[in-house]
Amino acid sequence: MSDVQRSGCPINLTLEVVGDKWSLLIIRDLMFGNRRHYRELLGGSEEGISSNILADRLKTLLAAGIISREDDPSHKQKGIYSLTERGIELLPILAQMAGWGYKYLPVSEELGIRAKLLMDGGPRMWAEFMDELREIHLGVKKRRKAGPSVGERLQAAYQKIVAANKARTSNA
Amino acid sequence: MSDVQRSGCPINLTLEVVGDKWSLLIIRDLMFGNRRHYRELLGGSEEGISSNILADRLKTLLAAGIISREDDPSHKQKGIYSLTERGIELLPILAQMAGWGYKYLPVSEELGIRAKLLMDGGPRMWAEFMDELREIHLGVKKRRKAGPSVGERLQAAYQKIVAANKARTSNA
DNA sequence: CAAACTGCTTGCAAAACGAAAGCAGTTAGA
DNA sequence: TCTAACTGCTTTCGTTTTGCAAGCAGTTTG
Repeated sequence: MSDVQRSGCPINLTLEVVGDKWSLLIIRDLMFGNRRHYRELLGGSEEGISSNILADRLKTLLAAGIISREDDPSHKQKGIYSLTERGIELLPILAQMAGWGYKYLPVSEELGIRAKLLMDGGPRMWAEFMDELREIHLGVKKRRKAGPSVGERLQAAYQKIVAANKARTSNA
Repeated sequence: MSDVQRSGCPINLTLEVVGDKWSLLIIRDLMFGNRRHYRELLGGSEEGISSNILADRLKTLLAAGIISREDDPSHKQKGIYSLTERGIELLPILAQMAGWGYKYLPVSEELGIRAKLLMDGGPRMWAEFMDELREIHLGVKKRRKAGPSVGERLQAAYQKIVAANKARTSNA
């Protein structure tokens, strides 16, 4: 993570901040996985990030103003990581990446369902989800819509597939 | 560039293919810079990619089916690199990255103008530009719209700023 | 009072990166 | 016809990044 700037191109600058193999996965887990503590981020995802890499990326993301950190009142050593507004606004990038990967790469059924829902929902759904993230991470009050939130819908769809697949394999 | 798969998550899989500091810049140059030959890609952009890295990334992108390569009839050693359909469909990711970078990072005026136009144009403009890319890179005939193409408009806006800034500095 | 858990650091080997030079062939100009 | 410039890369080698494993000081739980 050097701080040498290669060019003033917006795509290049964005890549210099989040253009590595881990940063966006950490943000994904903050967004979709409800992981807010170091240990949750460390062990929660399937990819298995190393502790030193995670620590380094969290520093970088903090320095870039994409996440923030505050102490957890319930435990003197715990920190709570939150997305900032600019972190939340990375959602469309993640959504487009998810959509492209879903379309062209060998995505697992379980992990692909959220991508599909986000694609089908389009920018309108993304905006609603970003509002929910603002409520969760920034404490911004949101006027509640009727029915389950986007986050809940994504989670429910994921759980449904997991349950269905578990039933299938245990029956076989 | 190992071929170990970390997880079946669509975002992760996408990052495994284009989640490094150079691949998306190469694609950017193919899309917006009209660079189609190795030497053009090597020297054209401000970032200055090394020849070995460029060669490696071109191989990776070829293997991933994001670009294709054919011989240039005008020169026995030249190859012409083109975007495939799945390469062209990376545009929304680049556009979102450009938009985010434009909003939050110290983008230069000259290199930021395209990002701004793409943001303002939105998905509709992206779709039109993708159609133009299909014509250029895939040879797909496009029904011509009236007026300049998206590519031409982006280029013109960029040139205008370059000219304006050149005039300013030479007058100073 | 011990065991488990907290965020994170350290050591070290392996892999990736990147600048520079080089190379076999091709082409353009004199 | 000879040469200089150009073609798409490859090779070499020093530096940086990655990533596994272990460790650590402090905190909380039972």
